[in-house]
Amino acid sequence: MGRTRDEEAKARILDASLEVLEELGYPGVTTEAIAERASASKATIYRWWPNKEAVMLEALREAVAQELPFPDTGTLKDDIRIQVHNFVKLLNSTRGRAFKGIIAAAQSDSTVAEAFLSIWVLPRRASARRGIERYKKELRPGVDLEVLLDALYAPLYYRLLIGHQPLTIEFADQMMELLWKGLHAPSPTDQPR
Amino acid sequence: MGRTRDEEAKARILDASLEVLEELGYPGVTTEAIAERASASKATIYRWWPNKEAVMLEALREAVAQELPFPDTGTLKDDIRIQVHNFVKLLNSTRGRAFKGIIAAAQSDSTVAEAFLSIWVLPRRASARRGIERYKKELRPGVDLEVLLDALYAPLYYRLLIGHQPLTIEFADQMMELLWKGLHAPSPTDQPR
Amino acid sequence: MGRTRDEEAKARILDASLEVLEELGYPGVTTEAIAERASASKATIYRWWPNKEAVMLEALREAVAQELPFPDTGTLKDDIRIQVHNFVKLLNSTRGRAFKGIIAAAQSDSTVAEAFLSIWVLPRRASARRGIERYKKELRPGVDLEVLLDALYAPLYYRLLIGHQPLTIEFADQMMELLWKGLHAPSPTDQPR
Amino acid sequence: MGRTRDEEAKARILDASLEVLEELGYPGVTTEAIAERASASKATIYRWWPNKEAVMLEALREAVAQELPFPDTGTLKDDIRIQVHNFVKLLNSTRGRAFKGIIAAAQSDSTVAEAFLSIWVLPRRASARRGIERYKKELRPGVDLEVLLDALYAPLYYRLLIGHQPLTIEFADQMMELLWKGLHAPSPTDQPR
DNA sequence: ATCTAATCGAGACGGTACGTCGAGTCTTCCC
DNA sequence: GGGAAGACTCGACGTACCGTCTCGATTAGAT
Repeated sequence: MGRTRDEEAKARILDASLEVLEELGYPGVTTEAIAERASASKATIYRWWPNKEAVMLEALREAVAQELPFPDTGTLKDDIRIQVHNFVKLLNSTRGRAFKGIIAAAQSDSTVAEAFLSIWVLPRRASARRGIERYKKELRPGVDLEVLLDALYAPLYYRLLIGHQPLTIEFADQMMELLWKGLHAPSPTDQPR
Repeated sequence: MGRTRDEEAKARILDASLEVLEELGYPGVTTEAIAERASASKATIYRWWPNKEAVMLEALREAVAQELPFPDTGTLKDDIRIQVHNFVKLLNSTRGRAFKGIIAAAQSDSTVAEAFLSIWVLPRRASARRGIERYKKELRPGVDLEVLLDALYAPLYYRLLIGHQPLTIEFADQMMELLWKGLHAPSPTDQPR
Repeated sequence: MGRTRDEEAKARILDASLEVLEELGYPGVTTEAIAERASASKATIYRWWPNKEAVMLEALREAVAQELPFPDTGTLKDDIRIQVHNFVKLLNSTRGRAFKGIIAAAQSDSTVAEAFLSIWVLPRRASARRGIERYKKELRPGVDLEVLLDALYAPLYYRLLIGHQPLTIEFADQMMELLWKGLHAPSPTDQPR
Repeated sequence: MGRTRDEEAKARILDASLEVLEELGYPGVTTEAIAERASASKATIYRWWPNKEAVMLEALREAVAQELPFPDTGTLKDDIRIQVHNFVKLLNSTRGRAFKGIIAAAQSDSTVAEAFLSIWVLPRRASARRGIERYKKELRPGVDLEVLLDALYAPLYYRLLIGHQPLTIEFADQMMELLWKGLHAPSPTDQPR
């Protein structure tokens, strides 16, 4: 019983957490800053989330919930390319900063790590796996789908997190081309017949 | 003239920072914890490093400085495999926790990010690039070396940081096989001649 | 119109406030603790009282309403002694803690101070004044009744609040004896004739 | 070893606590308010005092440390009168508010109670006892000094804390007169001879 | 026999202050 | 002049109560 949860306050808090993150960067995300911007009290935040990382995670999930459905063009290469392009654009938007922050938090907080996995990573991988499995016979036999998913997504996260080179569409295209054809120049003798 | 830097204290501080990191995890790494374990004072730490991330970074660099020279077996595939296997082992050791912590810190602290790049990432990539370039003619034309390096290393960092699947030697082998041959099963018509 | 006040809830709240006060001491008296113990809601408390001090005050008044009528033995000294003895016993009971709490609250909350005066202090003084005035001719001329009342009651509150010595019947008797006869040993020359 | 306590900061904190108390009243005395006004940090306050009451108590003690030495005019009645007058003036000054606050705090915090006793009450009583004992032969035999001290000081605290009547010099004089001579009009038969 | 409005328990809300912790700086004394 | 010890300011943490509010469920007196 009792008063029901104030959905408006919840929305204000989630919005505020992303705003603060994108304006001040991850170290600027404090519960007090979120509370002030959301015109909410810290107690309300802590009533519903265990820590600020959980707030940001939920905010991020809501913000990107409907984004990035795996496409269905009828062509494997196109499906993958569209998906990867969209993800590159997402990571290059202001959301990218949020991803960096949450992945950083996950390194030392296993609850964040688990939440990030179950809320974001695993659903996206499952969706992509289903999308790719439709073209299973086009894949070289022996290609493990989990490995393939890692090969597709890892370089994007890698450039986001390490920042040694920019995360561009061109890079993504080159990476996909490399994956598609392999790095090795087949010698005449080991070509399939 | 004045006393010179106490090298012994420096060593104690660097050792202590890795010990604390590996025992307590990243959030347990406080300057006070390092100082106490090293029997040093916080002032000494701040005199020689700008912040605790710099301490950890230097400690990490010293610890792994001589590790992982790019091998030279005479065979590209073997060189890469040996290098990747060694890196997998390193990330799975207690050092892996240090890498997670520093990469996390780099997400919100650009000085850490730059230091991590210049001290660890770029030198290792340069070494690997030189090692691979020796076999340039074995590579499929058009393969960009930067992209190839990303394709090799990114999946290892990815599994370290995201943790959706374990970072095993078998995984690394499957990933290299995928990269070597490509994901696509070439149809008879688009085979090279 | 509308539903009438729930007298049972009122009683539960008043009872609970004294229970909490006597069990947990004054800092344990929170509106939430009262509400929980009374199975009432905080809103109900605030609908009928301005703050928790008012609740405690009303509870205290109800609890001691009929206590301590000024006696009428026909002898001034006996009347006073009985009254003081009863008051000492009251302050040494669990009620004493309630008095301490309310007097403490009154120091920073003038509404509590005024309520405590009008509900407890002034009525009791008026009653005592009437009781003593019956024996006016036994009093030394020039004795102001207000001053006398202070001299009688102040030491009891003083020991209750300061706690430098226990508040015992013996102490009260010594105090009354001192007041009765005065502290000064009259020299032969200044004796009345 | 290490840096020594900053005596200036200590003084700023003690001063600030009294200032806040006298300007805002007891409920306005928060550690944060003291810290801000003293340009100190809350951590410094909590390093040296267990709570704000302890701060105020020490501040009060320092403020009144040298005040109120028991006088020595050679006449008991004069010594007492001077002492009581001075105490009345102290309680009626802005310090009175501090006394009210600390006595209130002592009702629910035994450490405050003990500190108030040992720092203020007991030393003052000891001093007064020594002062009065010099005139022991002037006192009526059987007068207990502890009881007499209570009779002298209790009415002052009582009017301060209860506030049913103002705490004036006139009141104090009447009280002392009452105590000196006793309340009872001796009948001819029970006069000393 | 309904309506209707005030009351109730429950508990979420915006606030304020708490007492703690760590960062990075500064001070004192020792070597 | 470097170093250990440790006090300092600052800012954020997560908690506890305050007094207000909104629910849905009673419970009268008025219709």
